[in-house]
Amino acid sequence: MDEERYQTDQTGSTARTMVEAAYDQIRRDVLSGKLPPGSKLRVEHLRAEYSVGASTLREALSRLVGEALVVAAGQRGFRVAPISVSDVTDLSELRKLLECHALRESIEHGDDRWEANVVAAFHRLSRIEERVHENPEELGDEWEDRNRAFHEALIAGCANRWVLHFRKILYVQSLRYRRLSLTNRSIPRDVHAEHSAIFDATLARDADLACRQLADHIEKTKAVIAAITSRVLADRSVGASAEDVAHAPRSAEAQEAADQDAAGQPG
Amino acid sequence: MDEERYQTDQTGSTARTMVEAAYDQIRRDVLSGKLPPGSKLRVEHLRAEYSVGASTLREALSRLVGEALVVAAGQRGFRVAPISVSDVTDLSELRKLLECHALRESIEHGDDRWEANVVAAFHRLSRIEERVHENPEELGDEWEDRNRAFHEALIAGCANRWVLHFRKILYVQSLRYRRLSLTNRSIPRDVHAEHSAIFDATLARDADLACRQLADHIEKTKAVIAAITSRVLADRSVGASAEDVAHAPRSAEAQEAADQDAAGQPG
DNA sequence: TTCGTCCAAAATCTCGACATTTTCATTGAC
DNA sequence: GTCAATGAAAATGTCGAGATTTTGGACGAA
Repeated sequence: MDEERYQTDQTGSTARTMVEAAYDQIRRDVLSGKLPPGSKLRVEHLRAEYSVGASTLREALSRLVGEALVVAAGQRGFRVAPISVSDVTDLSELRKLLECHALRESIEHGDDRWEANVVAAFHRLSRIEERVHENPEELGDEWEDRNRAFHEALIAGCANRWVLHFRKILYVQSLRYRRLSLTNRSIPRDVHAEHSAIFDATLARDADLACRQLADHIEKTKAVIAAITSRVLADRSVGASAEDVAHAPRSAEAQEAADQDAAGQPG
Repeated sequence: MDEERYQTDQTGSTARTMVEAAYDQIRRDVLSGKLPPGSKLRVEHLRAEYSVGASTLREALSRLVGEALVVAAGQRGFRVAPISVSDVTDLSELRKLLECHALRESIEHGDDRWEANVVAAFHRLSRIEERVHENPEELGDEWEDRNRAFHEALIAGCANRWVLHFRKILYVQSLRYRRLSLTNRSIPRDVHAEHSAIFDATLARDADLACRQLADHIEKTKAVIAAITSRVLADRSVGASAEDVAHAPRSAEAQEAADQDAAGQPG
């Protein structure tokens, strides 16, 4: 069989169907910010962009609804999930709860193989965090990947599939916020220290300390992405070109109100 | 506008599009067990059943994937999410974590309106739990509804949308397991006492005790649905008619192995 | 028997056209 | 000036036909 039949993109994701290919590509474009939060996803327009039929595109979008990266409104089409500061707060709080739970499980039940993978992932991450200051643009994506791998390795000892599933969704949501600002794609300087603290406590099998460090790490990430989000929303409310944005707040004070119900999450 | 344009079902759910109507109906059929766990969802066949086109049906199924009630496999179509004992365990454990977290938030931050709603919901539930012994068949659905309302009222004081969203998914999953066995649709006799204990501790604003009672309640529910699940899987492995079931275990010992990876959840 | 190949039937996946609904700028009335 | 009605343009939602892939059994060789 032709392995890369539907590979219209640059990455090595092997999509078996057109739906999956479109799903992958749209997902990437949402995460990269190419499709901005709140923007309308016109099927007729995107059809050409992703070279698929209308039904296929709709199916791909429907699957993204399940990850809360896209929202579907009654007879009013699809939109990229909006962003809000309150969403960042909710997201991060639950991330703490789930990741700490998973980390505790891992520390208590993880075997040698789990521990070895944590060591390896931390080493790979440390290596790039040493060099990432030199040219953040080039190493940014690689750091992103190794950071994800490290966090996944930490909790891989947790056997609860539901915890891992929901945690992943939250991680991706958080990732989207982090990538919102192109200027902030560089990594803040204290991240390596935070990772080290988590790593040390984990290897020492000190669950309480490890969870405290991990929670602290997530809390600091939250502060960064909340600031980014706040600034992006403020910029958007003054700057024009809000043509596509859903109910874009017109003034700085209206933004606070919009913040209340702009979360892309509720059922 | 015609409010009930797409209402092909008996309930009052007002679906705005054919996709939503099909989504609602299939969801109900999965939860009721009319579409059994693991069974294949052939688009051509279901098209007639739900009176929609192929693309529409696929879109509805895609949305159910997001709730993990349906799983989509590469080029191999859709299936109802399979069941397993380990899934029950994972499900219930996370339910404890999320519901207790939400309950604690509610107790600490809930206002008078929240408290009043809890009282009202508990009252409505108590009333039907007094009479449900008489004829469980008739009052079963009503009890189900009031039970859901009570549990939702308890945690309504939690402002975190992500917590509520994931909690709801888990609740529905749990509901499906509970409805698996038609014989077990009657409510065990100690449920009202459990609800009372949760209620009393909640109104007393004793978060620790309330969470203990709630966790205990979920744990006991878990025991019941785990037993049901185990029996259903055993019956299925002996009894034939496993025509549609995915990789149906042939023997009692093979079931244990199948239990390992039959969870409908992983990414 | 057991395994691999081959082929027809069945199912999945994909597409573009069409019907329905929403959007929004224009017009007119108060 | 504000508001409601109008209607054309644009977008959404729906469908079944057809291309592609999987499935399952027949056939034959080791």
